[in-house]
Amino acid sequence: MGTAEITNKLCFGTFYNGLTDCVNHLLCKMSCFCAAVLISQKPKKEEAEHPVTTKKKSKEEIEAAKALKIKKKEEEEQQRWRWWEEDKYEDGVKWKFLEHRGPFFPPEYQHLPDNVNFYYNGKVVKLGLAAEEVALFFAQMLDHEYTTKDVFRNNFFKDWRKEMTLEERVLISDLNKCDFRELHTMHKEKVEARKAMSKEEKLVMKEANQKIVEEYGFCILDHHRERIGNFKIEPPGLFRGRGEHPKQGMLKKRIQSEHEWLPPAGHHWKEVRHDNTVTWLASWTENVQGSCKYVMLNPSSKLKGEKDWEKYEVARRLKSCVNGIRQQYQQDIKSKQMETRQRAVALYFIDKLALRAGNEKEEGETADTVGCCSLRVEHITLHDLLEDKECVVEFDFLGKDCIRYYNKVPVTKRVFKNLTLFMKNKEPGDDLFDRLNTCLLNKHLSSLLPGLTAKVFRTFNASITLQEQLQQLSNMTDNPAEKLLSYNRANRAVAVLCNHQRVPPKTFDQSMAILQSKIDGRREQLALAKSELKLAKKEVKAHSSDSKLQAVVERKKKAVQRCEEQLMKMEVQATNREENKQIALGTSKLNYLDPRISVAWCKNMEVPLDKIYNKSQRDKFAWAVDMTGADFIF
DNA sequence: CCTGTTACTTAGCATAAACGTA
DNA sequence: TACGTTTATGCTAAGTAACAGG
Repeated sequence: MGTAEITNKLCFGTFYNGLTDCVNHLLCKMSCFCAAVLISQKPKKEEAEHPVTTKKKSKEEIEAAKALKIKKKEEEEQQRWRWWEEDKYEDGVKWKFLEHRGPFFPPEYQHLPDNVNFYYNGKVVKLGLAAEEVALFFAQMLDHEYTTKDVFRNNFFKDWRKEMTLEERVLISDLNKCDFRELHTMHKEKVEARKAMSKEEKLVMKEANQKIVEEYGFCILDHHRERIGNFKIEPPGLFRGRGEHPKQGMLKKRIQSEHEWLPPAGHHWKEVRHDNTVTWLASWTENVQGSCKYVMLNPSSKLKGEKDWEKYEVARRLKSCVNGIRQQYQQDIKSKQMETRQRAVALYFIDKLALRAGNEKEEGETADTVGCCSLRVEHITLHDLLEDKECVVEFDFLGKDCIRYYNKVPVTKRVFKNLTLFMKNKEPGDDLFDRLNTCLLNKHLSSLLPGLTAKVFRTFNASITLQEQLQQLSNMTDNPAEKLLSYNRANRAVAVLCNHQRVPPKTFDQSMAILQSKIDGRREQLALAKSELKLAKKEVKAHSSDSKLQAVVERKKKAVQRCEEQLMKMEVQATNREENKQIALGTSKLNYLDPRISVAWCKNMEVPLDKIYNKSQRDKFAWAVDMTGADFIF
């Protein structure tokens, strides 16, 4: 113990990676160190163990609870690490001191109960642990459409057979003869049972989870306690990529642990690394795509926040020189160099339409999706004239996550002519920009402005759109509900620009109908209240200046007003929800919109910040909340 | 250059938790 | 208080982009 700069990187790999003496040595240090972390957390655990009183709360108690909440909030605020007020480290250094408990591993698989059976060809087959676990993965998914897809089934079956014993493999040769129904039923029952748990049981579960979070969910980074984002190792399961993924159904293997004797969790690390130029705490290699996965900090952390802040600063730098850049690419479209022309047209799209860069991908390894630089001839159609507009480009392609991008865009004559040229003598499957890739494009961009890459345009255009839309749509004289509607509409304009879509919730129509009927009910109520008010007024006139009747009128007036407000609120809500049907606002809010624009807007419009940002969003954007005044301009 | 690797951000969906209402 | 709906969170896939090394 006491050795200063120890634990930092724990890379754990497959079981077969050998341990060197050196790593072993480091590991010992590690475990001592973890013990220390555990001890330091003990007092908090005791606090959590207070018995829960179920008696009814009196008014005083409710008041006290409220006060406690406020106090807690203040305390939290005081404890917050205001890293944005500190000096930055020298280039590349991400931290000077880091301690953590290592990642949390999922529980080992337990055999099925004896009465739950897998059948092959109508006969009970008792599977070994490995094959049974994978069978259960499939059984759990039986309700999903993709267990009917050939690619999914074939990939699954191939990988499943690899997990079988020789005997099992000889016997089980046809997936269609497999009957997983009992496993599926058991799984469904388990889910139901979990739902039906009593309050007390749920509380016990919750506390157990909190204990894990307390133990594994935090690290100490440069003397501050920071939340870790994904401290849990991904459990094994069947890979389901998005869209028509060629690897769907493949087995995502358990990240291997071994050597039971090794404290604390019985895992050994492939390597323990001390590298303060990176931000991850642990990493492993995933077997389906062969890619690396990382344990990293929560968005509220310094490491993430600082990067985020910097991202928006680069975007603001682009704002100050974007006119020049635009002029230049308009010029470049006329260049004699084909490469330059392609680059200019691609940049025109990226800037105008907020397209993603479009890196090349290995064919057959992932679903077929594209971005700007990887567009193919088949993804666009040129129209000299379409719906009264000249020079229209019709885009139709699958982008990230297989989300369809469909757009009809009028472009300049010059761009249109160039596109015609780029498509000449090409097959539909050929690259539109055959002389261009993201590397080339980004090299050019960084020569225009240090730090400038293709994705900066998306950030810049998203943020500037929000700012302009807020300016246009919102009025100080609006009521709070209208102000929020304006904010959401501005946010929506960005989401549309960035093509952030979602499938409408299954219950959308139903919940819309419910809201509508509530609105209708409230309308009737309002009409009633109004006529009652009229009546009351008449009464007053008849028996002039009776103070009692006067009070009745006042009361009725208030009732009408209240009713109007509520109706208005619901109507706004309905509009907002309808407009949001297929659009996801979260992604742009979290990743593309400079939070300072929203903070400043809230201040100017006198809208409480928590109407715009929930708790975790406020935590993520704490730097912006703290430093932004009403005068901020992106 | 090209190709593979590494590190990091961005993405939508499923599920859990919170909330409002009968 | 229970229930159904709405909102927040967790999960992990899928991108971007820099870099190393041939």
